[in-house]
Amino acid sequence: MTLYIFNTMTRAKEKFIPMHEGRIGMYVCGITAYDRCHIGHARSAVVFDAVVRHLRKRGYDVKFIRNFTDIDDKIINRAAEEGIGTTELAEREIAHFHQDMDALGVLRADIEPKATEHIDDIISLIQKLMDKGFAYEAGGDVYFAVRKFPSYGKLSRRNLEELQSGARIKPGENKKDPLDFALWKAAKPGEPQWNSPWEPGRPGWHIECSAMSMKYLGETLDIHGGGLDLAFPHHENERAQSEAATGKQFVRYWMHNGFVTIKGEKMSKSLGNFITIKDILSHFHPEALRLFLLSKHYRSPLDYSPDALEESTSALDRCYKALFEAQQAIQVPVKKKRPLPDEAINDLEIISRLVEQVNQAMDDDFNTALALGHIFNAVRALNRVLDKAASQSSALYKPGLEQSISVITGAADVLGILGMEPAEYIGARNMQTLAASGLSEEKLQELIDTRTKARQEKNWALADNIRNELSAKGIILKDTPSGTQWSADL
RNA sequence: GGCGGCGUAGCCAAGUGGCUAAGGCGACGGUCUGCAAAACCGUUAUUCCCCGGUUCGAAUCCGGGCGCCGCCUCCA
Repeated sequence: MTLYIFNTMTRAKEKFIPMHEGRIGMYVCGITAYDRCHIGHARSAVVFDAVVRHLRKRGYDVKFIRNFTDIDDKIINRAAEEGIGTTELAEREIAHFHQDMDALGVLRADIEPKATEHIDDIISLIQKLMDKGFAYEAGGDVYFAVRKFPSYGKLSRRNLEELQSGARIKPGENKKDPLDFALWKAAKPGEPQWNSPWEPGRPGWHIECSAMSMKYLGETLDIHGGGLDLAFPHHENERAQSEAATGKQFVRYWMHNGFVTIKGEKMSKSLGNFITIKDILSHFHPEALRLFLLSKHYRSPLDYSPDALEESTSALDRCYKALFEAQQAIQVPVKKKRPLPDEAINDLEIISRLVEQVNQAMDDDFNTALALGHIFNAVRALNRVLDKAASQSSALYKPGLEQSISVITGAADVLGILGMEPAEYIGARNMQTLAASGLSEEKLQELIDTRTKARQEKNWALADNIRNELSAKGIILKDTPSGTQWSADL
């Protein structure tokens, strides 16, 4: 087993070798807690959730850290707009984040540090940079001297001259070189502040990630992840600070996920084209959103549209229906021990290979799209077995079906899908549809009974009429040997 | 302007030198059914934006076009 990870630093897929055998320290940049999360945040969270799940399945002991930035300009401004405290705002949005992520099945990080709870660690890291001559105080602020760190720009492939031409010193900044960035910002009147060896103030954005990641994971992290937009300047700056302070390699593997776009354009507040996780989950199942987010390779851009979510929903429905049918088939009492046909044996074998296929796909730089393809293939094979079992029932199907259900759900777990009881999933979708149709369960059953009677009398016109009316409300009738069943239009 | 990415079927998408170019959604035909639905089977890219080149062999490598997108400022 060899795991390959595309490393942004080298722009190549590299064999993954952690610093300490069997153990992985992983840090992913979390959110700045000032507003609801949108689907772009969901992508980053779900992608790295799948990464963690896979690494753990591969037997690694993963220590996973995801931080919260709970003090910065955006938080200060928003809190002022709302007339509340920065802590109150940050706590509220952190709670929203947890709501959204729990709904999405994103596992909690092992540690979720907040910047404001690590001021001491941040200050001592800044002090270290001062002592080593990489940082200087100016007008109460403390800045990192970019030109003192020779390999600055290596991660994002930028050279200082290019950066120099675009950079400028904004009014109110006291830095000596436009390239320098703030490690500590002196507080303006009325702003939240902490005491420091310099002026009372607050940490810059970049230093908090350096301080918190190294506090919990040591001076060298195995994996550091985040959205592609964080590569510059955030991660470039983190790297400069951390390596300047320790003299050691900060990160072994840098991972960056691509953006979510809408109609081909990056989602952003200024374009007003963002959509929140909460909004999406009010229309679509959380696992459908996960399936969508993992249907394309994590480094590519992913275009959001409601239609795309509908497609993911259809695919997810098909998987759950197959699992549900398999469970039902196991329940049906069969005494005959007729030998299984070769086709069924073949299909059961195809399914049994799924775990290894998914593992291999994930080993290759977390190819979730390929892993999904394998899962869909297994589901189709399961349906084939079910077809055979229906026409040539045999008690010998049971172990194979039980095994198949557990293989498929086990394999899908790395993607965080198919984790519900199939009956529960389908039941929830049915209830949702029933509620939307405006019919009560009793009324629906009445209509079905009327139709059954009409069918017995071969009154096809009436029967079809009832079916069509229900169909218009999203309720689909299915006539089976054991009676008529209804379900949502899955 | 600098740096980087992408262009594979109706739509989404995997595949980065060599078996019949995965898979999903959709569409069409078949099996099943009173007719349907679901499920299954089959069909849906002799070809991977275009033009050259390298190679015994290219969607995959190289050069040149065309088109789209991102970063260079806060941003997952």
